[in-house]
Amino acid sequence: MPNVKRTRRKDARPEEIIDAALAEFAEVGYSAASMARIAARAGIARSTIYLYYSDKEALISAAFEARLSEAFNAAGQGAALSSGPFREVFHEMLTLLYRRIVKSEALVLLKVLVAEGAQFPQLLARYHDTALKAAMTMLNSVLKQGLARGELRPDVMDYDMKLVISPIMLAAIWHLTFQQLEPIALECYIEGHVTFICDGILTR
Amino acid sequence: MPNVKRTRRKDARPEEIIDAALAEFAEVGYSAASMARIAARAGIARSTIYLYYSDKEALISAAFEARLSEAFNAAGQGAALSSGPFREVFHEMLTLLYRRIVKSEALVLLKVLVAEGAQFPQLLARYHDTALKAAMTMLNSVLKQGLARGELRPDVMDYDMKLVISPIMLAAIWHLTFQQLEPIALECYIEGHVTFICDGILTR
DNA sequence: CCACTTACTGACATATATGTCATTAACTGA
DNA sequence: TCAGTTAATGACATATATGTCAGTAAGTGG
Repeated sequence: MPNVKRTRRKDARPEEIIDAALAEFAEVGYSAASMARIAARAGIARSTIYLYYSDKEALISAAFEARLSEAFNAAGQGAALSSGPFREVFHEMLTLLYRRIVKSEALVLLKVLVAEGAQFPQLLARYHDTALKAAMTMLNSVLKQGLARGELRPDVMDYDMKLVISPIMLAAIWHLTFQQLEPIALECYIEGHVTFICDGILTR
Repeated sequence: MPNVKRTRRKDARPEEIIDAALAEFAEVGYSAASMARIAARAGIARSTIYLYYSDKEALISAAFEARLSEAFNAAGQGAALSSGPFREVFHEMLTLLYRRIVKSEALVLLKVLVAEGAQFPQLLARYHDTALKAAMTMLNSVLKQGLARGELRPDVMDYDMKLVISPIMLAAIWHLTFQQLEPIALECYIEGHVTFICDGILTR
């Protein structure tokens, strides 16, 4: 005999529904996620979702918006990095980015984009303009600082700066796929990231 | 008035169906792909697929097997790399890997794994053991060669070797998502990969 | 305490998916 | 050439999804 007590919580619903939806997306992906399971997760009837979001696509859009702004607008680039030696500042920045991307709940956004981004060009664009641009902007200012201090070779700016943070992408994807099979030890991984990018692997 | 001529091609069907399936997976992902559309793509009736594959899951397994063995068993690690200076061998290896992963049709496998791999643990394991192990094995032998020649700092082996090829992962994911929005110029990207990993970005 | 508002629900109509099976027709070889 | 084999098909039964709507009951203000 199920507990059929209704509760009315107009204000809390949107967030609860988004949480449930993202949890479901994380498990089975967007197109395999059913409104029924999302509703069950949120503890409401399926039709209740439609009171707040017109359809499944509106729901994922809202979910993206919520997580993106939460993760990047808030403490976005306002996170003041110190201005010491390049190596230290770089390490600081990476620690921040790994926490914000690899360890965050926003990782599900990346998963959905890789899987089904082609069907949502505007979500792709939004993610690109928010998350990626924010990371690249932060990176750029750190690199400029290093250049100004004479610590970096000037010619490094000739190359694609995504190379510098690409290990973050690998770690992110790894967490979504093979982490269970072969875990990455993140702290050690970050040390390696700093070392390889700063010093390379050749003898000096 | 459609051409309703039947043709009987028992031998060619399996491959044709796999091609169609992978093309469909590439567009909409696994769970959103319908047998009807796959059949249409292959130019056959939907029920014909079931003569060759018992269900959708058997189909994706077969598709994985086909592409994996094609891409990695065949020319897998038999691709003889030269034994010159580390930088040259490394560049050679990267060119090979970028072609085999980023530019290949096998990229759809990665997409499906990221998106829905949690539902197919055996596909995850198979991909991990085939594609990734092959790449890591190749990398290891190249690095050992470099160490033996005294070109590499011995301490580089203390870190996660995935760091060395992580730009490949970023390029692969990028191609699946943002390539239209902001293309990566692969040749230049590879040059940067070699430079950053070999020399780092600090002044010497 | 009761009538009003409205958040919420269950049932409905519709669409689309999967997997099966009897029937059809393209090949094969005697 | 024609009967036998079987690859291929269309229709069927079933399952599960979505979005809508009239009715229900949890709150609320007088």
